[in-house]
Amino acid sequence: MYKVMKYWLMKSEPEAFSIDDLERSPKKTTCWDGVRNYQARNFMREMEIADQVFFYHSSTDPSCIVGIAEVVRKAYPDHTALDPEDKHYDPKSTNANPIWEMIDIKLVRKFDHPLTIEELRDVTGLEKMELLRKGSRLSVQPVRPEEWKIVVGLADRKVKSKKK
DNA sequence: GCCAACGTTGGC
DNA sequence: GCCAACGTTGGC
Repeated sequence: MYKVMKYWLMKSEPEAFSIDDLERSPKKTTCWDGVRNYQARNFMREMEIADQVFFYHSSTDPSCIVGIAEVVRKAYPDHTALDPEDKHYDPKSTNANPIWEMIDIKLVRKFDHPLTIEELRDVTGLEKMELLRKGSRLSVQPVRPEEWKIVVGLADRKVKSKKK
């Protein structure tokens, strides 16, 4: 059965886990643990193998989309929610009902020139992008195909940040 | 460091 | 079920 390729964006604070950390990981692959937001989890449940993901560095200066990864494993229980020693432990989560899930992603490529949130705000066609919505805090979010195309185009043309 | 914009919790 | 209080995210 034909499946439509889906596009996503996932945020990470580079101090916690950066795209360079992903590049250094075995097989350039990591599990995306620690998501504790239902909306974000539900988006991860929708992910299929080979879906494409923007890797975004948040809470840094400047915050930017730094590259592309792809989904290599569908949603499965996040074991860190079950471990009382873990920072992301959630007592509501049990083996019978894990509640929280994660996916695996693999690095596709790093952008030569990361796209800052500042320059993305000025781009025609990205006005409705979830990342740019005021007050948006979703750490896992869908990206429209047309938005994906625009952003990748910008990265490929190596457009640098304009001075205001 | 500030604070807007959330999501969650818990008393009622 | 309402909503105030609280905690968190993340741009600035």
